Amino acid sequence: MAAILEGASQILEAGGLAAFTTNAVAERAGVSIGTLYQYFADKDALLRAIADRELKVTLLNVAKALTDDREASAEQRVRGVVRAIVNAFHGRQRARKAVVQAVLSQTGGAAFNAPIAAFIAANSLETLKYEQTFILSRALIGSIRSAVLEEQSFLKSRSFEDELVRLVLSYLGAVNALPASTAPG
Amino acid sequence: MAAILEGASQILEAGGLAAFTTNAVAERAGVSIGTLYQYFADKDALLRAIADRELKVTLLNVAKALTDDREASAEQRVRGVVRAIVNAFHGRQRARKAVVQAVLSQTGGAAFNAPIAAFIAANSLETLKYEQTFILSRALIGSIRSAVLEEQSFLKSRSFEDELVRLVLSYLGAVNALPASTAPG
Amino acid sequence: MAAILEGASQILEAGGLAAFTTNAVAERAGVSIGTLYQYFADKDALLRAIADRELKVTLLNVAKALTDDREASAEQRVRGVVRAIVNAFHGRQRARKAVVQAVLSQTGGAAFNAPIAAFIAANSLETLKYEQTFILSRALIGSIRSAVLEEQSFLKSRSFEDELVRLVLSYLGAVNALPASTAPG
Amino acid sequence: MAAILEGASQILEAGGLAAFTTNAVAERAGVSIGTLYQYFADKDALLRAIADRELKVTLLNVAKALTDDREASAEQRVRGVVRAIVNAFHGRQRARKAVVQAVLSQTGGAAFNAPIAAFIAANSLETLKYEQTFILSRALIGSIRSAVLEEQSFLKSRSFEDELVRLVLSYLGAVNALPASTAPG
DNA sequence: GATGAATGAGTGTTCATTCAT
DNA sequence: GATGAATGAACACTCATTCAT
Repeated sequence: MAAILEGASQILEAGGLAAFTTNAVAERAGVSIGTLYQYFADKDALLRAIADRELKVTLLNVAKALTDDREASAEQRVRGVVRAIVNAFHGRQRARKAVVQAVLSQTGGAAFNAPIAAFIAANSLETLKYEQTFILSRALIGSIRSAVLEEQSFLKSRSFEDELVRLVLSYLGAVNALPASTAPG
Repeated sequence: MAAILEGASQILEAGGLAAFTTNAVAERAGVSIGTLYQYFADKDALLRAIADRELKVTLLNVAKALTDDREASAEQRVRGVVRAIVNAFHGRQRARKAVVQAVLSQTGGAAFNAPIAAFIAANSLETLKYEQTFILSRALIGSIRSAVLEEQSFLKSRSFEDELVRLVLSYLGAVNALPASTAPG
Repeated sequence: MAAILEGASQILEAGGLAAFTTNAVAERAGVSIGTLYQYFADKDALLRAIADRELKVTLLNVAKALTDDREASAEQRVRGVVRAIVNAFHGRQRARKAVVQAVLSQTGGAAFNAPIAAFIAANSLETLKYEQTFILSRALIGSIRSAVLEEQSFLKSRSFEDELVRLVLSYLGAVNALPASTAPG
Repeated sequence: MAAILEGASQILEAGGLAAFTTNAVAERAGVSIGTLYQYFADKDALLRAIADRELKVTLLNVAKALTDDREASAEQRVRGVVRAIVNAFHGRQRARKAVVQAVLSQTGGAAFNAPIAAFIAANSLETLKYEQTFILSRALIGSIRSAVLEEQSFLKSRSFEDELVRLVLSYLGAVNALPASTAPG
């Protein structure tokens, strides 16, 4: 099963979604197509498994960023979260791109975004409204995701990280200063 | 040609990307498959045509929001931009979703995001660094796009709009207060 | 009509049988597809017209070779025939190849071979049996045709011509020496 | 795989090249279209496989004719070669015709002629120039091929065979008497 | 549990031909 | 006579999935 997931990731990384056929994955993984279907109900399940695996790792890293250093400043902790998300997928950017596209096609992406949003909400210093958590998480993830999908070279640069941190902190600051619906009035 | 585009949009709205076959579109449009291929080189070209059409309309509306009322406050103008993007695709949300997914698959989304980012950059009050324009546009579009893809009911609500405006304004304010790389530190 | 035939020949020369579509021919000829169909019943008719045109020219040249110089030796006359056939199609070898392939597909080639065989029979010095005329003409034409289809560089060389002449003369000599069925016994 | 080849041959024999569609072949062979594609990369590969199979058999028979009887006369051996080629394709003349046409279209026929030419060259009593081997093989094969394509009734007659033998022997005799380029002078 | 040959519904696309203008 | 937009039958080919061994 691990071999299948690994094969799938390799295929994805090498040839993108177009090359991602169940037969190709099975061959790369060194198992028969029948065996693949013994572990994964269908092609989508395989894709979901890859996504889940990566999501879990990322979530773990996000959690670590939020809890690791109890004395860290808010900015330090936001920076940790940003870094965890940016570095997801261990640098397999093409595989990441493919998985993102596929998951977006299947579920609309909620499966991918919601856990991170929930995480942020649960660990946030302030109490945020639902829309606020939504926007905060999607703005952050969306920016990073765009950089991945568009294959931007600055994805892992310090200045990109800085701006992402600024985005989060400024929004949190604004929400704090003028809570919720009264906000832009 | 208009009939084909309209048929394509209807198919997309009714059955999503899965139902979007060239034969289905032709039938829905009331033309033969041959006629469809006289106007569109291939399936992707058809999809791109839909995307282009909507993008043009949206860009036009964004432009209007930025130039219409010369005496409007910054907040008023940002609100206009937000509204233009939220209301793109005339409410055909499923078609919008499908088109977004398809364009994301083909081009990585740059074709969709870049024009809006360029627009924002060109019409921004302040001078922004490249990464800043990138993040500002992708954070905004990404949040809206997520709401579309996840079929969030609050997409067109006032409070969602308020928060999006807040996101943009607070980031612009922060950039202004502490320009570029010195920023979060 | 001449324009259409010329356009057709150009298409054939440039892209072979694969590029030879009625629409492509019409466009190259500078007429509408409708006009093309006013002159040629269908695609095959167009192809046949090209073949006929070239066949007529070739036959004319063969005739000239046989009648031109009343005092020429048998070898001289055979050489003239060989040359006329080798030089058919005015050097448009790709068009020739395509036409040969197409005619072969349609009629089995009889339309192409029979007239030349008849010519040879009618103008032969000796009286040949049907099979003998058949073999003499097909051996000659077949050898040249193979050189065309296989795009042999020696097609127009002197030594190839020499050997073709030898082939014809030696066969005629053998037939003369030992007529018909008693032959190889 | 044997079933597919057999089905393909039957389709070819029954309806010629026009009826030769991959779906028709699969159906006739009693397998699914998917299975067909598991064994043959594409339509052309299937055609090539048929051609190869027949070519191999024919070559084997030619070889036998040349080596079988060490004491046979030159004429006896030539007759054996002629007979092997005439009888190729086990009497499925329409299939043979279709295959010839198809192979001619694809490769220009070299794939079909060259092996036989090579065989003749390698087993010839005399040493022949390249053009001479070319002409000898193409004249022979071309005559037979024409008889096949034009569906001549005398294809398998004794008198046709006699004349083919005569063609080969007289040419070989002429080459022997006056080698190469000096020949027809 | 593993295999992999077999399946077949489904897709995008081509191009000869027609006919109303 | 000329036009060219429209037609649609036909085709090659893919790939997720099954199931007998």
